[in-house]
Amino acid sequence: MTDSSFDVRFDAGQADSRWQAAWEQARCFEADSASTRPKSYVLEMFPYPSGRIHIGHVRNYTMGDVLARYKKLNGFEVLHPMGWDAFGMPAENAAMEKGVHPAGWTYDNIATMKRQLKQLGFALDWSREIATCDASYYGHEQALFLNLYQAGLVYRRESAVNWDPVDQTVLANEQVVDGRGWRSGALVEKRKLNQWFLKITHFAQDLLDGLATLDTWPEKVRLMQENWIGKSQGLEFSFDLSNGDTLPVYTTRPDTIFGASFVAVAPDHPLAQGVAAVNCDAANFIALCKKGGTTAAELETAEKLGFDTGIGAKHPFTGEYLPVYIANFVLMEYGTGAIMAVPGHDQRDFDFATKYGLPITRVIAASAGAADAPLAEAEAGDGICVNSGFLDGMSVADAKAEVIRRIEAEGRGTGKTVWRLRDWGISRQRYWGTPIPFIHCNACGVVPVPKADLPVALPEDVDFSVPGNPLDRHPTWKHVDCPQCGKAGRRETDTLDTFVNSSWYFLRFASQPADKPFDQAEVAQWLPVEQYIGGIEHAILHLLYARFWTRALAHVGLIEVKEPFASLFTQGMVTHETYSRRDGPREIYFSPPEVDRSSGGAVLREDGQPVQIGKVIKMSKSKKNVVDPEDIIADYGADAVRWFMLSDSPPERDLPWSEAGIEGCARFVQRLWRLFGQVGMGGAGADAENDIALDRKLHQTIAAVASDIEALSFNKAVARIYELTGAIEKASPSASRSNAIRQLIVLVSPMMPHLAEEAWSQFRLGLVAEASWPKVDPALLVEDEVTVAVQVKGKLRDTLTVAKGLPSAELEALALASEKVQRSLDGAQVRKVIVVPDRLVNIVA
RNA sequence: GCCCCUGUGGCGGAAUUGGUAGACGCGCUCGACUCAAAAUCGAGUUUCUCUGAAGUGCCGGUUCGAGUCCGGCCAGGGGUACCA
Repeated sequence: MTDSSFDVRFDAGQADSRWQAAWEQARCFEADSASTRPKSYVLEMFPYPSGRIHIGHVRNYTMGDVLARYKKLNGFEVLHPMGWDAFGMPAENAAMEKGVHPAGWTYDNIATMKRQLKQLGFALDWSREIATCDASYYGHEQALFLNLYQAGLVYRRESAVNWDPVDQTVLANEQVVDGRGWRSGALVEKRKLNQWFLKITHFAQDLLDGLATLDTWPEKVRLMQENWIGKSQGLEFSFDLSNGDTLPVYTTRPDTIFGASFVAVAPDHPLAQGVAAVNCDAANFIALCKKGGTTAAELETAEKLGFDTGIGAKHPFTGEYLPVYIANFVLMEYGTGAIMAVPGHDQRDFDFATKYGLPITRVIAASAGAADAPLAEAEAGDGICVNSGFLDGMSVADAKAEVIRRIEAEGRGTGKTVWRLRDWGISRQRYWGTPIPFIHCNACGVVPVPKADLPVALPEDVDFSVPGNPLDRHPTWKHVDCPQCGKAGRRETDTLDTFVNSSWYFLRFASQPADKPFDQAEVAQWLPVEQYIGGIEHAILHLLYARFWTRALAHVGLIEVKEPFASLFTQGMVTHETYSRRDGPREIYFSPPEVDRSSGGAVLREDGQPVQIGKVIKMSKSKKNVVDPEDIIADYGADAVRWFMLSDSPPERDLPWSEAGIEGCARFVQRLWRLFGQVGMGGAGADAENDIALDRKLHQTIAAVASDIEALSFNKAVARIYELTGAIEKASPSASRSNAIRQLIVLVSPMMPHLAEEAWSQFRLGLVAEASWPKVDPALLVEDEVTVAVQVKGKLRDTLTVAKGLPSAELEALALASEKVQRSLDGAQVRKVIVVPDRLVNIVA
């Protein structure tokens, strides 16, 4: 391009790659830790390398990119890195299905996705790229894990997994479909294995308290985490049993104790095990409870089943004996694994009592008079105590305190805090993950691998032709000598949950020495992440684990920060309908390009036969309802795709993908291009005039776009830019107009960086990526006239254009003088006039 | 089951946080330009029984005034600890 001749059309095909090369050559997105400029760490959740990027990635990274570029324009030293959450199940599935090695499959995917991300022109610091499946990453993770072990935050215990009895393998929850293994079709059962755990519960209170400091996190995420942590104040007390033993139970509703009609223990409770040892019906019942998977949803929605042990539990106040059941809906992990059941005020207990014909008593009512109101379902709400002896008439809160006081006075139990949060089970019986760095020795027990021997690397020669853990089957890998006694031992063959990988990657981005996980001082410079952006689906697990891991590292003295993400933004998901066919027990999914939707229905292109159109849900690899952005970039250019991602839908809300709209964005790119070519029109001569209205519009837009970007309200920023563009186009040539065009180039540069560079290059001022955000003149932000609404009885009848700041009395007089108002009043008596200065007048008649 | 969120024209959405509902964009309709098409430009576009009235998922409430606040529903989505 020459100085004066803009081509008629912007050619994204050649401009995109040219500017991408220019940025790379200038290394302008490589973060300099030594810089004296204020630092800004902008991070988007790193992707799983599933094969190709999808629109959800494009949306996520475009948002972060706009913010990162905007921050740079505002003088910040920006860290905006990218990497790969590269361990996980899909690589092993690919190995089983296609016979490819997980490593090869993963690194191929990374190469493809990196190439695709580069096509979008993201301002990323690729010099800090990480792949978690690389031993140079997971070796450091093993070292961190050993630090936590030494601090007592790691332990082993038994825990249940989904067991496929045919394939003889552990299944992920996702691999259990309708209670059956997805490959074998066998009914899944629970099986206990010895597994590794992290003591996240040690930080339960701190994780809860920390939420209060995260005031720029979405309220909904804080609420979800708070509920997940689930602190509850309640009472732990013991029942005396008819067999002479005592049974500790935990309840959050001691106020309802007079409504208890039975006691229930978990199937794996010692009492249940004891009964089963002498009663084969009980043993059979417990075996029955082993059927089915381990998910909370499955446990909660399963039919409530119980087994009457014949044991009685003596009510501490009434002295009455309540039957003790073994029940499938009681969880050993929560409280004491035993409950007092109050059917009137807990729905699970209600369902159970109804099924087994147990009494259902109301003990909480709206008023004393409603003590005998029938219960159609459990009522969990507030009220006062009824049918409850000495508690009658008390509020729920008072009754809780009173019961706790009496039980404590009698020495039967204590008020106690329990948490819903459970320790983090991190063992996976899989190959493609971080090996847990321990060695089992018959003499020494479980021995940590010495740090000098890290990383414990995965063996490359593994066999995926049969189900199960290839590490465990490997002929030599696990056979090593004990580091303590030197005798033959064997390696731990479990690998770490992939959520561990994503619990500290943001630290490694900030600092990546070869000999240790990170440098403490360098981490302190960049952390916390100023703005973290990712999908709402990570609201609980990933974000809670990362918060925990950061605390744990602070606990062992490796870092100073406690909260890794100062500000969080959860983008909505990109959604699309699904296409599938049923094949026996499993659903076969098809991707949108495989399906022809032109006829209104949906047929598979391959065979012309119909496929089922499913719900509009989040795009996911497993459902194949994904769209490939690369084709769209090829057709319309990166800037049109980026613009489309930012337009219309508010970023926190779901974005239903449709091809309609992208063409409009491509047209807008060309419209801007034509406008940018007019920068020299009318602005140079001595007779050039100012256009105060356009100046105002420009400065209002600069201010609004800045605050919209800072609030991540990109759709609003986009609308502002459309308005300014329209206003400039309509304006006559003037110095103001030329200036506005020039500033507009900078305004759109975070969103459409290639187009902006191409247009900016006519000024020979270097890269627009390294320019400055325009300054706002506050005097130009204020309008001198306002439009005021005039209502009669709350209904709009007229509008008035008046000077800003007009006194209320004058505004009222003007409104009453309005012909439309008088017609609408029709002679009625004016009773009241409400005046909101500069906004509205409401006349009440 | 439980926790959380969302619901506004044909479509995506905006609404100064209780003050003119539908900004801006897409789509569509009509017009200009053109031999023609594309592109571009201009006008229009919530609905109806249309001098008016109704209208922000449904039912009710608070208020001079409710998309916004409160109560109760309905529908869709996310999470539910081994999908990431």
